[in-house]
Amino acid sequence: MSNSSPATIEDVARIAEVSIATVSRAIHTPEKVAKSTRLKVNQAIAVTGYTTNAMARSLRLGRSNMILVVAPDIGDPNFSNILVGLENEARAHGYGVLIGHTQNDAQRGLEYLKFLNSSQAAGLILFTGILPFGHQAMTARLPPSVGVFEPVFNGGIPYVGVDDIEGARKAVDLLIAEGHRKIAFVGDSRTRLAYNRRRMGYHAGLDAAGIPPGGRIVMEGDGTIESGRLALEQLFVRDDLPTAFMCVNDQTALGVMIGLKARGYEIPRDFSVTGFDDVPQASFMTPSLTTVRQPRTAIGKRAMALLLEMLSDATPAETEILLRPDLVVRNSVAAPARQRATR
Amino acid sequence: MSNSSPATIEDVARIAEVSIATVSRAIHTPEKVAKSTRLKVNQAIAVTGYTTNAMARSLRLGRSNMILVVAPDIGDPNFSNILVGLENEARAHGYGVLIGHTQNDAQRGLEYLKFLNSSQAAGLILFTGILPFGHQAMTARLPPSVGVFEPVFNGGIPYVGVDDIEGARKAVDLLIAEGHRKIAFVGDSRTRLAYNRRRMGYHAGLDAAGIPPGGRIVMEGDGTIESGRLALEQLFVRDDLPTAFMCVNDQTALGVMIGLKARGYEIPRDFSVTGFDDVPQASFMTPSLTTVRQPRTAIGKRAMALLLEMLSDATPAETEILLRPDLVVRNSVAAPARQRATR
DNA sequence: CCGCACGATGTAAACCTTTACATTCGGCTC
DNA sequence: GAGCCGAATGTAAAGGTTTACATCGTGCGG
Repeated sequence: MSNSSPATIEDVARIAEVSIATVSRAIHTPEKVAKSTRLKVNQAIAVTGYTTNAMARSLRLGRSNMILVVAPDIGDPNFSNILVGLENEARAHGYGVLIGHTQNDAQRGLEYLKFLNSSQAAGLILFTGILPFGHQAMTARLPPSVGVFEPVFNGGIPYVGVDDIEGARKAVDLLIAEGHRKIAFVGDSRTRLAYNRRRMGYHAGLDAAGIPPGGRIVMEGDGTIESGRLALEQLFVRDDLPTAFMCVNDQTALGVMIGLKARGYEIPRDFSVTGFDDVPQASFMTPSLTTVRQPRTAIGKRAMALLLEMLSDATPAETEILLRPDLVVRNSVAAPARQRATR
Repeated sequence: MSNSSPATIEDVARIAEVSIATVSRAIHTPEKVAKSTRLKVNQAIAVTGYTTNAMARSLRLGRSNMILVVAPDIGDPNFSNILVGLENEARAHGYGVLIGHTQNDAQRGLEYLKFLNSSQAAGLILFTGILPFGHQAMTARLPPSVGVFEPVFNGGIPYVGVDDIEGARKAVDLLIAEGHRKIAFVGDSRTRLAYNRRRMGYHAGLDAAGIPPGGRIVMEGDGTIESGRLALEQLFVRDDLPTAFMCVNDQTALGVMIGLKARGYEIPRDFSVTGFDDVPQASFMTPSLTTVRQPRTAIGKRAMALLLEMLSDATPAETEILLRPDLVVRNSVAAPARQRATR
């Protein structure tokens, strides 16, 4: 019954006593084959346990029904929920999802490009702001692609993200409403566009509140826990400290909170902190983190929907889709203390 | 130069003025082609930007050079480091890695099985204790496979994990050495073998210290934060509380700590807590968590090495590989308080 | 100088599909 | 009853490789 090698369409044809063409038609365009024949074929399929060889099919068709998702860091807490959105949407349209992990390694990116070149995937979802593949020439024949979070540098690739400016604005507005006037922004970055946008939201909020540019504190950072802690250390050599830290993401906020606690301060009594992303851990930090939620599942769903649309039309309807982020108020923000405890 | 469709071996052959067979040989068995010819071919390859169509190749060969990694939950903090180990080892041997995400959904597992059946992957790494695919018949023609963390139920599949018993033993021994006598184990589970083993280590440690079975407290749990919190709540209706919580994993420990803090207790002054896994967040919890480290990268490396060995020999040398876990001492354990603060 | 062996290369089949085109056959129109 | 049409099915090519086998030519031994 179950041979060592899987059943082919020919095995099915032999058992059903029809030609292989008929079997293929019975599977893909059942309305073109007589009902009685269809029945015979289906029985033969059941008997043999036949599943079509996707590789041969894709080779013939020149396209597959797999979507490749390339991410630099699978461990990113932002990743998994997006992935769920991507997968569900893909499945609903008969596509499967495979994940490629580049670890920010160009060589590895190139491997996935080969994979794509072999038309083993019909489309590409990119989690990285830059094309992971160096070769410009090869880039030319990329399949339909969609970026997530950030626009893909240098390719005419549409993307789905969140309105970072609006999200940051919501965070800073909350801090201002609580009475903060001296607010530091932690995590400025030249390379990551999303971070840049969040900084823009920060400035916009302060402008709207009439807080002069002079007193603003912007610290660099790459979004890691360590960068948050480091930024904090540098701030503490200043003479005038902020009363609140608006962090570019939750990891940075965690770093800041760890540093603050290490110095013996209590949050939010002594300092307020906000994050961005609402990663799963945010609600389990102490204190739980007030942050801006990315609608991750929705982003994934939208990105995949866009890609599938491109796969059928080849005309990307939109080139940029920004979803609305929401503020999640927890316990890391309070009104500023009257007087600051000195170090 | 860069046509819309990728260059084929025929294009290369035409430019190099040789046959396609020679091109193929120049690539895969260079020693069989004259040096001068090899040169011409290489130049032609460079000109055309040719990369072999992996799909056609695999179709012909009946095997691919991709390894499929199937995990129920990509978001599991244990996953990403393992993956790095897997990937690095695979790359070193010319294999690529693709990740399949089942979300514990049998249907999805079946899709990946089809993928395997089309010999789109040469081997399989399974992160789940049960075969994700229902059909027994299909299971018969699984490619060489290796499990990670837990033995795969019901298949003769070798696996690589950690010595859970020894790891748990190290944790409980530490607690005993600190003077604890009343130690609760949180996270017993019938379905997860690894958890069972950790409970066995717990008992072994108490036995060795001569602590009678009567006083042991074993709470059920599925390893989630919520299950830890829940177990704690149930414990607090008892009259004699433990002085330490030995948790089946770090998530559970986090849940316990959150619950303890919510009740106004301080860790480790009032209660000690240990975890298992040493997930990245463990060092950032407050207090930082004393836990048992899984050598994740090593596990991944070992699992892939075993799989590659099977791919060449087809005889799995070992059927079970257990690595040694280490205790990581941080700040969540201290000697038990003389007298417990009442609620 | 003939024959042989061997190294280098070419030819063609095979892997498993899909699908354009060809064929067959029954039923309908006139 | 002849011709035609359309439905159902079959035949065969194509997609890009790899490789067994065939071919070619060169160098060497006798």
